[in-house]
Amino acid sequence: MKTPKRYLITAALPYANGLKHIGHLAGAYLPADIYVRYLKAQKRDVVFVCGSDEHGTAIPIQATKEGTTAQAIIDKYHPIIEQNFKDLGIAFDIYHRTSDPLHHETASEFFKDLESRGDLETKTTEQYFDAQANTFLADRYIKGTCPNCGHNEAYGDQCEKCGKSLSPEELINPVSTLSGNAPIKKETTHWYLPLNRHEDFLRKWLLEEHVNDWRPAVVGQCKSWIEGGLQPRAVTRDLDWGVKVPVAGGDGKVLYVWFDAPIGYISATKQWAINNDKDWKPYWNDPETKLVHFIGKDNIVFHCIIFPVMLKLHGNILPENVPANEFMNLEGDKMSTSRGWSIEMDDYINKWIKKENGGEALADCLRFYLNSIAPESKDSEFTWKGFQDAVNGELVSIFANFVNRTWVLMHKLCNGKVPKIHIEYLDDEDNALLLAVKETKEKITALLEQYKFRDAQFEVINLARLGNQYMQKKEPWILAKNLDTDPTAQAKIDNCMHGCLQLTANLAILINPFLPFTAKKMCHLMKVVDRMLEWENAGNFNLLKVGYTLRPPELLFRKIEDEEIAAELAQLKANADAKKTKMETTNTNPAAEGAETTGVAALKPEIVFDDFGKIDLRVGTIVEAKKVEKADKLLELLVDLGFEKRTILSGIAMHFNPEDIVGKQVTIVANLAPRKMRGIESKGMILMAEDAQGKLYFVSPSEAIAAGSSIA
RNA sequence: GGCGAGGUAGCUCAGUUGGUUAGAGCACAGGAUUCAUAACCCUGAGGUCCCGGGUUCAAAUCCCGGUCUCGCUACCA
Repeated sequence: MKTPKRYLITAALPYANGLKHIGHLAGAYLPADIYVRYLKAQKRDVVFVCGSDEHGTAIPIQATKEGTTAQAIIDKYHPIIEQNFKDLGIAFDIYHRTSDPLHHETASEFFKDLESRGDLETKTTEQYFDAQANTFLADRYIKGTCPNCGHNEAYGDQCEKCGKSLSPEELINPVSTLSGNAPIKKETTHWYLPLNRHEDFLRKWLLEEHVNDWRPAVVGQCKSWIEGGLQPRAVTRDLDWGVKVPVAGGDGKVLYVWFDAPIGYISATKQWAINNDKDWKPYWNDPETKLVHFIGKDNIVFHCIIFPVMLKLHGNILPENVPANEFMNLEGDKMSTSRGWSIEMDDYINKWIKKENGGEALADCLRFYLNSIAPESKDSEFTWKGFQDAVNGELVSIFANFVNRTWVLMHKLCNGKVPKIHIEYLDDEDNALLLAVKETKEKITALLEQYKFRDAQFEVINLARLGNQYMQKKEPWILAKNLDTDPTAQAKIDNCMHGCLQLTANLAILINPFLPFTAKKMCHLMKVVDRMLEWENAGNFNLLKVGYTLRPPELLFRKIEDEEIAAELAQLKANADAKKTKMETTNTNPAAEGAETTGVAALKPEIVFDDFGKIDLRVGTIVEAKKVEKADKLLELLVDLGFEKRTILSGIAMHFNPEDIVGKQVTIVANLAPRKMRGIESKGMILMAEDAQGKLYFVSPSEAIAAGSSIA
C-alpha cells in the first residue's frame, strides 16, 4: 500500500452538555490517539482534530432547567472536557469548539455553497408551534407520554427512560415545555439534504469499494440504511441557538446540529493551521490525504452516509475508513450518566490520577485496560476486577517487572552501565531475541494499520513476556555466584543484560502509542531523549550505547489493591441508588409543581361540555383477541358492543396475553374515526389507565353490565 | 415484524479463502526458582464451537430453519 502524503484524523466531537465517561474514551478518543501517536512516531504528516459540539436543542433546554444560559453551560463543560482529555494523554493537535466564530463562518460558507448549487431542497411542513411563546418547538421542547414504555416525560426526540428515539408526532398528549400548553401545528419552511439523489454514489463507494476493508458492523449498518431507501433530511431548524441560516428566508432558523457538527472538523483544522502557520486546504481537498474518522457505533450513519454526501457535494475528500467501535458496558449493565451507572473521565482523574499514589502512571493504567477490552468487534464490558487483573497481572507483573528486574540486575552486576557485548559468547537465545523484536515490530505495525489496537497492545506485552523468559533461561543471578570459578561468567552476564536493556529500549518505542506517559518515564530511566521513540528505531539493538550510565531503578506502576476495587464498586452502587431514589421521589411527589418534576402528565387545556359531549363512550366486551402479525405491540380485538361486534386494534401486546383478556369488559371510544394500522382497520379505541411505572389497566365498570351501555 | 452485528474454555476474546489433535491471556492446579512489585519461569487440567437439519472425503467456518443478546427501524388513537 502506498503511504499517504498526509493524514487527517478526527475523533467524534463530544457534546458539551456534561461530563464524558470512559465508554466514550474507549470508543473513539483512545483508539484515535493510539493511531495518531503511531503515525507521528512514523514521522508522518498528521493532524489530529477534535472539539466540543455546542449546538443542538439539548443545551438550551438544559439551561432553562438549570436556570442558566446555554453559553454558560458550554463555557463550563468545554474546558473541563478538554482538560480531561489532556490528563488522560489524548493529544489532539487542536481541541476546537463549534461556538467559535471561525466555525460559524465555515459552516455558513458550507451551507451557502451547497444551497447556491441547488444541492439542497426546501420543503414546507407543519411543525409543532407554541402560540403563547410564539415560537416553533424543537423536538426537545415537547414532552409527552412515551408510546414505547409509557413514561410520561418523554421528549420529542427521545424517551430518556427507555432510550427509544422518537419524533414529536409519536408522543401521546404532547405538551410544550415552554408554556405547558398543548402545541398547535403551523407551517414552516426548511432546507433538506436530498440523500436520495446520492444513492448510487453511496452504493458504489460503501458497498463496493469499502465492503472488505471497513468493519462488518459499519458496512452492515450503512447497507441497512441504503437498502431501506434514503430520504431527504432536514438540515435546518426553528431555533435561535446555533449557526444562523445564511440565506434569504433563514430568519429565526439555524443549521441542524448534525449538519453543523461534522463541519466542526473542518473549522478545527482551519484553526490549527492558523495557530501553526500552515495551510489547511490540502488536508480536506487533496486526494493524497488519508482521512479517518474515529467514532462510536451511534454515529455511523452521520459519518458514513450523511457527512460523506456533504463532503462530496462540497468538493472535499472522503474518509478512507471509519473504524467505529461498539459500546462498552459497565459491571453487567449499560453505561448511563443519567442513571449514575458510569465512570466519568473526570471522576477517574480525580480519584486515581490526582491522588498521592497516583500520577500519570494511573492514566496509562486506564488506557491499558480500556484498550485491552476495546469493543472493536462487539460490545465489551468494563469491570473493576478486570481493571485490577489487567494492571496487576500484565502491566505490573510482566511489563514493569521485566524493566525493574533488568534495572536492578544491571546496577548490581554491571555497575549501572550498559555492558559491552562479547560476540564470542552470543548464542541462539540472543539471536532469537533480536529476531523476535524485529518480528514483533512488523506484527504491531501491521495491526495498527488495520486499526486492531487491542491485538497490537497484546503483542507488546507478549514481547515483555519473552524478555522474562529470556532472562529466566540466562539466569544472570546464578552466573554472578560463579564469578570466581567461571572466567566466562561476567561476559555472559554482560551479554544477557545488554540484550535486556536493548529490549527495554524497544519496548519503550512499541508501548509509546498506547502508554505515552510510561514510554516517557522509560526514556527518563534510560537517560535518552524522546527522539529515541521514533518508530524506525524499533528493531535495533544498539539504541543504548555501551558504557552509558543509566538511572537507578524506579517502579513504572504500582499495584491496584483489593480495597480500592471494593471502594469503587461500592461507590458505583451508591451513585446508582442515589439517582434511582431521586427519580422515584420526583416521580411520585404530588406536591411538586408542574409537569417538569411531578411525573404526572400536565393537565390539558380546559374544554367546554359540548367538546366532551362529542365523545361517545360505550362499555364493550372483548370476545376475541389475537396478536397482529409483524407488530410487537398491537393486539387485534373483537369487541361486542351489544348492537354490533367490531374490530379494534390496541397497542397493549407488551402488557397482556390475548387469551387472558377475552371476556373482559372495557371502555370504548365508539365514534372515533376508523384508522388503518398494519393493514387492519381499527374502529374505535380502548381506554387504558396507566400508573407511574407505565403499567396499564383496563377501565371497566365495577360490575358486569350489558355490552353497549353508554358512559357519560 | 424487517434489517444489521454477535453467541467459541469459569472470565475476556482470536480463529484468514472449509483441511491434522479448535487457540491466547486471565483465573485455577501442580512444579521449579529467588534478580524482581508474593513478581517471573515450566507443566497441566478445562470446550456438545447456541440448537436442529443439509452440502462435502472433510464444517466453528458454507446453505436452510430455530433460539438468545445488542443496535437501527416499523407498528402504538
